[in-house]
Amino acid sequence: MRDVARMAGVSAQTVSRYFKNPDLIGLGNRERIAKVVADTGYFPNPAASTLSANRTNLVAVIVPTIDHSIFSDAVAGLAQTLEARNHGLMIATNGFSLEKEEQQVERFLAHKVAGIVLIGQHHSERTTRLLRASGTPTVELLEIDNPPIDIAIGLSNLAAARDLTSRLIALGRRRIGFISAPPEGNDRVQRRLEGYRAALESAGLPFDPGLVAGAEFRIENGARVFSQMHAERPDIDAVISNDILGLGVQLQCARLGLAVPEDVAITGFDDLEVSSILERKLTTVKISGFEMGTLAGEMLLERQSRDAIAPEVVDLGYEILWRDTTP
Amino acid sequence: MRDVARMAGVSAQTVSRYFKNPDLIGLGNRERIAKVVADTGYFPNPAASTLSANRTNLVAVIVPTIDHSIFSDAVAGLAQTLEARNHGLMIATNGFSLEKEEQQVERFLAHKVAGIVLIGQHHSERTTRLLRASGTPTVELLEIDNPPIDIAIGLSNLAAARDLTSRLIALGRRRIGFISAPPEGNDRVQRRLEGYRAALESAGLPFDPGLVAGAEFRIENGARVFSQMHAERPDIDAVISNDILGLGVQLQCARLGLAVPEDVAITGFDDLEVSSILERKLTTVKISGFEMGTLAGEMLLERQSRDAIAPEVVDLGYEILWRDTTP
DNA sequence: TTGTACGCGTTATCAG
DNA sequence: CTGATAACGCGTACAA
Repeated sequence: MRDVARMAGVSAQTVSRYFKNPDLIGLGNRERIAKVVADTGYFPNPAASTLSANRTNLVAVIVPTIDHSIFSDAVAGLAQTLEARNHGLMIATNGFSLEKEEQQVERFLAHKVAGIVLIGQHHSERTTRLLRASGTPTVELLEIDNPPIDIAIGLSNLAAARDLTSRLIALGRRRIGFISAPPEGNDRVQRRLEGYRAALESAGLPFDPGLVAGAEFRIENGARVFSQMHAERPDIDAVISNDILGLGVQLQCARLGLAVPEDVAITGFDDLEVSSILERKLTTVKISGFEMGTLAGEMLLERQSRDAIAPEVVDLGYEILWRDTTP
Repeated sequence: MRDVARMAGVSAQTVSRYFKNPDLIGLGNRERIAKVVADTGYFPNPAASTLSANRTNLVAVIVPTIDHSIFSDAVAGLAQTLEARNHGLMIATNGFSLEKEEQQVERFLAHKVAGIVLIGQHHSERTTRLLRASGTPTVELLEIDNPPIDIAIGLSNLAAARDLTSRLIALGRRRIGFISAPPEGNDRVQRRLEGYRAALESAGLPFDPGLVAGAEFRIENGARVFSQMHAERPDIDAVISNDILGLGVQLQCARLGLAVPEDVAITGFDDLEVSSILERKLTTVKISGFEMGTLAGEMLLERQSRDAIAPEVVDLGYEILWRDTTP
């Protein structure tokens, strides 16, 4: 930078201003600097800038894994927004471990990131404390039922699942299964399970643990788990699931000769494109990871620093798409 | 760091060594420093470290988009490997634009990243030059036919497509369509198209542009594009595609009353789980983004600096899974 | 095994 | 609108 300054006949400080706030310097100097920069290919050193200014234009996102499309959609929305605003994105995966999440948050805070995006609202106590103390703008994505660390964007998974379950009950279903991702380290699933139980209770129906199962996000797992569940609870007449596992349930029903939705109703979650590939399209709860990610980016950058700013919650809601796997 | 040093009764340099190379300092000091670090929650400032040492433990990856599972798989493999080795990951998306890629490479080089992963081997001349000049370890993923900038990991898309096309010809198909992602900014598709043409030529079959089409990665696009193609070329008897578009083709065949594979054979690419969801499972070319990403991370970190190290090419190959949509 | 001196490339601050 | 000066927090090189 010093060299560029010398060549342009100005001080280093003016070159610095040229990059940070070009409008603040005289037109003549601006053009002179622009020429030298173009000639030399000079680019400011971000590390020096960070060290001196104590901030970066990097945002961090921590997801359980990026091979679930709901997460990669969110990251895609985030990346797009940040790039448009000249910010970079760092990413880390924690495999649903709160402990790893804590370490990653610590690392990112050390990097002086401009913002952090987490999935869900279940974090270690220390994670929450570090984030609060740092004042770093923070978004919790995909669940909003708890008081946020800073900003929460998403939906009430509890409300969505309760709503869905109640409607299945209203449609006459009495033995409703719940097949989802494993609830460990996944508060979205835990909230949905609570909503499911709440709806059963409201209707005076018993909660049967034999009708609840968790499995990794693969179509075949949905088939396998349902197969087992159906063997032990042949009277099962509905399954609440997600789009991937739900597809497996649907395939398994076909293999078992069960009519969908007459014998077994099935509902998914996410509204992935594959949920409408089979002849009978899956009824599902539609949410948009991309939209959440986009909004997260916007709110993060808008919130320069959190001093004395009140927490915010954005409920993006959900929509139940009634299609062919429910009566 | 100075404070920690004072509290532990050592010099700052010893604290620095404690973090970089703990084995180099005495056991007594090590324990004393560990205690102070635990008490204070001290964490070294990465910006200062980068500024001083002129390197980081950050790797950058630039993908066209992360909502294709082949890319998110690769990123997942990369992230996992890097995390295990205590490195961070920065990510950027370029939407198949070489110009954006160039800017992103420039930004990442300024950040002194320890390595860069790009998709494909088609880059702007300046991108290549910057990368070569910087000496930053670089991986080009998913295509290996060209001389690499540094390291190339993946497969020969040309060979895979030529192989596949030849076999369809051997199976008696003569009017073979090619439906893929748009070739603009996508050298993998361009190479596959070349392989397809080469196979036709070898067999003495004419190349018909009316049998070639590109569309975005959505199931319904596959259906739409095939529908059009079939209307204009009713004698089409096979389609080479990818798993997502291929599923659409398959669905559209059902709607049009065409028998698969008797009337129309279909092949995909990628081996996604959804490709085997329909009654007739898609014949497909299996490749593993996750494996490529993992290997990229390993090779990148192994290659400390590129001074005078020869370029490397790793051919991970491909496997054709002959299933139900080919005779 | 440990310590000292110096510089890495910027920005904040204040003066002009 | 512009410039001088002093940090920012660490690692390198060398010495002990």
